[in-house]
Amino acid sequence: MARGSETRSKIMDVAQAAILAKGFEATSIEEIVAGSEITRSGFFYHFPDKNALAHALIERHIEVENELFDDLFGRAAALGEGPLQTMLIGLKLMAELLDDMPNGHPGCIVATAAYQDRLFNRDVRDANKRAALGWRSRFRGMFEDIVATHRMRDDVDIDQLADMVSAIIEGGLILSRAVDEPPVTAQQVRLLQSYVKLLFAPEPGL
Amino acid sequence: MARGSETRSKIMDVAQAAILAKGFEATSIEEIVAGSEITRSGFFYHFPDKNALAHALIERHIEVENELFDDLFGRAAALGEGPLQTMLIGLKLMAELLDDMPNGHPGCIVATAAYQDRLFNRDVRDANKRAALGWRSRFRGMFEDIVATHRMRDDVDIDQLADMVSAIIEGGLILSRAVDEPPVTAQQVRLLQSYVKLLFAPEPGL
DNA sequence: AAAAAACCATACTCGTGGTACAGTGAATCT
DNA sequence: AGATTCACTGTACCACGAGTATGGTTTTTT
Repeated sequence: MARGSETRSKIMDVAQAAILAKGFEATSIEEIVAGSEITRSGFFYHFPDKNALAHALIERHIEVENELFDDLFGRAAALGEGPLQTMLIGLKLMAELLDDMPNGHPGCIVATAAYQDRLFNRDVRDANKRAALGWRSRFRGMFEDIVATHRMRDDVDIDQLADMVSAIIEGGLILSRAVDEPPVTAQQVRLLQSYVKLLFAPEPGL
Repeated sequence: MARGSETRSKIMDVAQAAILAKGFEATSIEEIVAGSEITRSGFFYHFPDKNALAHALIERHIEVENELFDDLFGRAAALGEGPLQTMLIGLKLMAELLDDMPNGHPGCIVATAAYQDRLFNRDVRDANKRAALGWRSRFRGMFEDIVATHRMRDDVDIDQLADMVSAIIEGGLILSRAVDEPPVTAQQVRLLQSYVKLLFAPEPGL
């Protein structure tokens, strides 16, 4: 990695950790600078303002999370047969992954941005929107495969079902933070898995 | 209402509207003051600092929401017979209530606080926690009544199921804001209703 | 009438975001 | 080898918002 992008990503690492722990506004540039071993001037060389930093973080977050989901559901597809099995195993793996973070999931930058609308400029909000729509399209694709081969026990919209994955994760993270119980997020994902199972599984007894 | 508490609640009204629209940090005291027809000094007379304002807002929010839920599920209990019917109708009413807010639900202050941990002091975080635990106990009570009379088609934890109501609402609000589609929250609540139905309803065909 | 409550006015400190700009060492290009 | 660009450092400065201090004024209450 070239010298420039090395410090740039170091700034982003430090900033991300701080922001997820304390929130965007509560994290000062001074603090980021101190943890990144650069100067204020150095920070503003890489990012014209704090908004640009937020934008870069969200953009990177989308990529990382996409790779993570690709890997996770790739493994799930290899383990089970058929789209329903893939979905159920994928959600199970996701829950396990959330379990393996004893201090709770680091949290989602997208959610931070969602509740601070006017604090961020259009670029950031657009990136945020793209992230959410990306997840919708990913999970919709998976649910489409499921409905093609399985009968739904209740007539629900596929887009909405796809959104439910994101909603459960985001809501779980918030609740987990609010009550200070890290396992909550994984539990919620398992409940979603239960719903998908009941909605599509052929045998009512299982 | 006495003169003092009148202006106090006016400050809170103005602040709440602004905070839900733009976020806590993005809302300046100057702005609140201007909208409340008082001076800066007047503000600091009622609230020692911004944190105290946040605390008061959350405290009030808990009360209002509790009354709203009381009313909503009270009506639901009157409409249907049995705890399951009450829950299903209650969730339906909740979805309709969210539908009736064309510009999207004002949003939840609790969520704002959850992602800004260090920005708020212990009082605010504790109040936030109490709110979430309050919802859990409310819905757990309802689900306990259901499991007492209905068989569960999947073995899930009642506490977690109770949490799911909050998680779906909070997650729905975030998603709704992220993609800028107000109906999303209500849709998610309807999906939760579908889950509860599948989980407890005796006839698989309905 | 006295006292307390509910304010107003002014002035100041401090932290933070952001700008401006001059300078420097290392790497890269020609 | 010399010029240029990249990736910074250092200093100085401005604006704005939170919060403090303090003294004065009006309104209510007792």
